[in-house]
Amino acid sequence: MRFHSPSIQYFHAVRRTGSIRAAARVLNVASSAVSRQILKLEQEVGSPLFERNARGLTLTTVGEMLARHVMNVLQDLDRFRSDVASLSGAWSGTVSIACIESLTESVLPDLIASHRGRARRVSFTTEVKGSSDVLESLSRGEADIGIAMALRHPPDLRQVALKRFRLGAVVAREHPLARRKTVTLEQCLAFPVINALPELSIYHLLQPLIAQLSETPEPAIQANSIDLMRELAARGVGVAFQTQLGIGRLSRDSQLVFLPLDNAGSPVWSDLGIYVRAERTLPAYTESFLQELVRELGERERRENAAYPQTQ
Amino acid sequence: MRFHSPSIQYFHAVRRTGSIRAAARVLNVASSAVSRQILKLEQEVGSPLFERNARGLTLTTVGEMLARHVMNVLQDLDRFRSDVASLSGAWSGTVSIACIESLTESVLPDLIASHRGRARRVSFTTEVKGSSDVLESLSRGEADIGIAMALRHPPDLRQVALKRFRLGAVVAREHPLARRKTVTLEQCLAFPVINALPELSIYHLLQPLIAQLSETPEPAIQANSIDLMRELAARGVGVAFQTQLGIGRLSRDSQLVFLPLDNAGSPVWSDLGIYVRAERTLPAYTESFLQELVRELGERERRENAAYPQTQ
DNA sequence: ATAGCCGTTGCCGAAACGGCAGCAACATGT
DNA sequence: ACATGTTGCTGCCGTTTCGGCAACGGCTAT
Repeated sequence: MRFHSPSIQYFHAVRRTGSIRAAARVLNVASSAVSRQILKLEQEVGSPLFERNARGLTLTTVGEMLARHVMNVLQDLDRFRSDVASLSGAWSGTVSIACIESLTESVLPDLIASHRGRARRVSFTTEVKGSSDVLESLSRGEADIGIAMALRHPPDLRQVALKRFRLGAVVAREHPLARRKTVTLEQCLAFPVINALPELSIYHLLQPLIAQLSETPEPAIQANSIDLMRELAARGVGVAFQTQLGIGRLSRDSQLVFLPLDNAGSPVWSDLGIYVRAERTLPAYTESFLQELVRELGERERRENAAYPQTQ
Repeated sequence: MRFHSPSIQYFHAVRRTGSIRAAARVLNVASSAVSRQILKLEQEVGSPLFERNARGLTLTTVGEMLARHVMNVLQDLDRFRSDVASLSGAWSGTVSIACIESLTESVLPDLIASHRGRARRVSFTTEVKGSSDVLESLSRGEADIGIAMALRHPPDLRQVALKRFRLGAVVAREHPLARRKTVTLEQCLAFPVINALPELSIYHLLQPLIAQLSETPEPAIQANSIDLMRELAARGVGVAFQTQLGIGRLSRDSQLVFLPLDNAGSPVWSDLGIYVRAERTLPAYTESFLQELVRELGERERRENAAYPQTQ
């Protein structure tokens, strides 16, 4: 089932590894073979594809164009393979997901477990990273489905869905704020606060609002792990901020309380986007999981908005 | 610049020609070479790609899947080529258009002439056919852009735009109806009528409406050429029906009059769709022309609706 | 039956591919 | 400054693959 020129495969490997010898190791061939294929490719295109640095290869502009084409070819080949396989009833393949941390607590594990219950032959690879890294992984073809904060996305990605969740304060049930239904930022800042570091998107959501306030918040804890922040909040250390997506279980055990944030009377939204490479048709098994993901996030969005109704 | 396996190219040629020997003639190679590549391909996929009939080859289900993949690959290769070429300033390529007859009178020639005035190196191939044939040409990868009546389109096509134009009666300026502003179907059927044959979409637009009427229309002329129907109307032979798109010039010379059709108080719409293959990114020069086409049709739709305002 | 077209198959020369070993260029560590 | 490791590249050569030629059997139309 390998009916594409070695040049294509070799080029792809070199692009990923950034080195001819490394690519040769991955491909189980001699480095000279790889080198020659790249040279031949450059001759046929009529322009160098890589810049030869002392410590490896970097794509030129033309190289990036070819990389895009090769990625389209190989990803579509995957889809073709899965189409043929599904014809003989075998639904197998790997779904590769890149997502931000908010999903790891309940959404993703629930979905994957449920999906694997029905389709045993489909395996998963998930990688948790920052929003911009998620998008980059998708662009580089290292992931099939990406879930990230809905910022501006590059044109080679397609936003499959956009779901908004309320940002809220998370406190232990013994916290003085815990009895309220909603809180304002000012009310939270009267207490010790667990701040997100700039690598987390929560930081970029809250910072502008905090900057608008006259008060300077009292010294607080800063962290770059949503998990850690949640656990700190559960121990009564302070007030953390995140969407309700991440506190499903702890909230059930009644250790944590989620209080939707009110900013001048209107909610603070955290927009979650689901992304896919635009120039690509997904394999059937990936498309199937994607649909479930969109449906599930839509369901959570609906439930949450029903639980905390508001204007706007 | 041919860095894809010969298998791919050969398979594509065989699919298009429907025969190995014919493909070999097109490819300027021996038929044995083509035969062997196909056999190798089938062995690698693990399933026959063609059914060997006495008079040539037909795709199997798996073969159609591979054809889809190969088409994606080759079309994306075209795009890559044009991307590289545009990097060195040379904007050249061929835009292949399949469209229905309504466009040939003014829209398409105007657009192509104007576009070539600005981009000399871009050439055009246009093929006029029925709506369903237009869509099929697109699906088979024989055209880049398709313009057809907006019926249900297959899922492998993407509807880039949908423009609606009023269907109207076309009569010579000496015709008794020519002084009216609008006409009803009943009023038209009182005169000799130039009917469209079922191969034209106008037939399918008008037939249901005519069937609703109690009167049986008087014997009339039937034709399958919009051009012919228009010329007949200009000679006072009868009342023809079409959108205003097709009578730009004659209307300017004041030989023909366009009378928007009223059916029980509401207009009769003719929906025009612009289509491209969904699993494809167009080359820059094709995309550019597509944008102009959409803009121009939108402009005509707007102008027409301004000239003949109505409710709904 | 005959002629014509179809796809397939041996056979063989030509072209492409890959492995091995060695080269110069550069970075790193002592 | 020197040694070491890594990088990409290049002859050389055996292996694999590819393509052209001719021939074969199967089929259709005349």
